[in-house]
Amino acid sequence: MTTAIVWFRQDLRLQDNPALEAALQSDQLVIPIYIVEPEKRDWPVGAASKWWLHHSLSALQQSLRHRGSDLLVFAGNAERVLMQLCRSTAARHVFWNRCYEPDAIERDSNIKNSLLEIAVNVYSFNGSLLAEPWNTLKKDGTPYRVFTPFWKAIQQNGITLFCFTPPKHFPAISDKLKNSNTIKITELNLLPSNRWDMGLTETWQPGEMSARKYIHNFLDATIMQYPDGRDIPGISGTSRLSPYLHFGEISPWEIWRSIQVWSTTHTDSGAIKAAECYLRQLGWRDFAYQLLYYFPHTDTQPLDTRFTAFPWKSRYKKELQRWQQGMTGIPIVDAGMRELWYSGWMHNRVRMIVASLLSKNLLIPWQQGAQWFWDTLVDADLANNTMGWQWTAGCGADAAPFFRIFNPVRQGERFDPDGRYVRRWVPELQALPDKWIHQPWEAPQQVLEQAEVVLGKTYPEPMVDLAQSRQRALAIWNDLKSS
DNA sequence: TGAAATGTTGGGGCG
DNA sequence: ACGCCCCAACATTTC
Repeated sequence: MTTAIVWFRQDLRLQDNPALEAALQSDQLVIPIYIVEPEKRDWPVGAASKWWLHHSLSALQQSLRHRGSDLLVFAGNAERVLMQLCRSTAARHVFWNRCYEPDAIERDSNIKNSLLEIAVNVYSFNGSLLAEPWNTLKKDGTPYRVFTPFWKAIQQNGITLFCFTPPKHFPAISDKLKNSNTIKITELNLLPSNRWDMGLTETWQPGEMSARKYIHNFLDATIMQYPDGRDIPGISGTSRLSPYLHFGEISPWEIWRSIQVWSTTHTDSGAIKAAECYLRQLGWRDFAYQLLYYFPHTDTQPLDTRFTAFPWKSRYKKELQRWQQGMTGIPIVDAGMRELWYSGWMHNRVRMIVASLLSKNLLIPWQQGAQWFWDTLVDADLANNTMGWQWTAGCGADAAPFFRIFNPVRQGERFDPDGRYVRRWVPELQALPDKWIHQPWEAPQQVLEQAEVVLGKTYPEPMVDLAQSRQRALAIWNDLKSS
């Protein structure tokens, strides 16, 4: 009897799972495992992501048990766990889908070598990208730094939509194996001890099945309005698939195929445009992965080296806290930060607005914002998070130039004209008329009284003067440029 | 996937 | 009918 181990990492699904398919074809006994490692990595899993991971693992375990198999969960150093398990089960093959973060790459290549020394072969696969970084280089051998040519090139090269549907019955896992050093998911302590996760529970249902529901819902109700609707945070205008994609509960190929199927019955120009616009976002994800792969220091260091000398503020603890808590006094920013804290997610338009305020108006290092997002987002993804923050801070690839400073009032008026989003997350401004909802500090005293808003008491005064801080940032940028 | 300042145009009011 | 001014609407430039 030949035995293989399938090591699940950021591919917590059965559908379209290349490592799983290969293992099932290659060996008679297939042991699916997950390893929770001690938190000594550069980016240990954040609190919100842990919550997600707990439920995601439970869902995967359940669906494997449903098929007569199981998910064996271990806690400890991945290399040691794998070596031990290979010895005790006499497994000769280990299968996994590749990770692309710098320290995951290092870990995996070390493990691969160690396993080889005990005569265990590792087979790794692309389980999550449309095109892997080494297949996306320019003709001159350097990586793309601008999105549009990148996107054109990988489409032109042809994208293979890997497809695999898991069988109903998997090889059974013996009780002896189930009890060997495994740990129960609940014993991993991934859930918070005090119940701040109410909002997450109310908002999300992790798991492969749920991701599929999201796609269908998106295609039925949302995608046609996507090109404009994706910018309106007050409506449900996006797919909200980001956490599922991060944990690999859904493959980008399945999303792509679903849109292809939808396109056969939606052939008008509006539908074509909407489908393209959405798939383009999937392209951004690959672009981010490729950037982090070729510029592995960018999780902490600006890609544009001019910014190494940028005079960020150095004492910002109090201000950072106000931003984190959604108490900046700028309604659309506070709405976003509170949406994040409550639901573990923030609308992308609003991510740009809050990031612009932090890095440009407040001059707080973007790394601080990235760190907060890492801890609080259920879709926290090193490649996407890094690219997003460097993009708004103006120091990344294909980034918004530094002088592009969002005015959160203008943004609010354009993208939340009826104040729906702000009122939902900043209820203390509920009764303020649309005209003042994005700038309560400009409202006449009488209007404030009528809305029962007392600035500095029921809702904060704005913590920065937007016009003034904008000028300050521009001046710093000019200095930096000329030096 | 900016915002503000500055420039241009053209319709309408008015002497 | 004409020139002048005002200003909204749009375009361009600058940061």
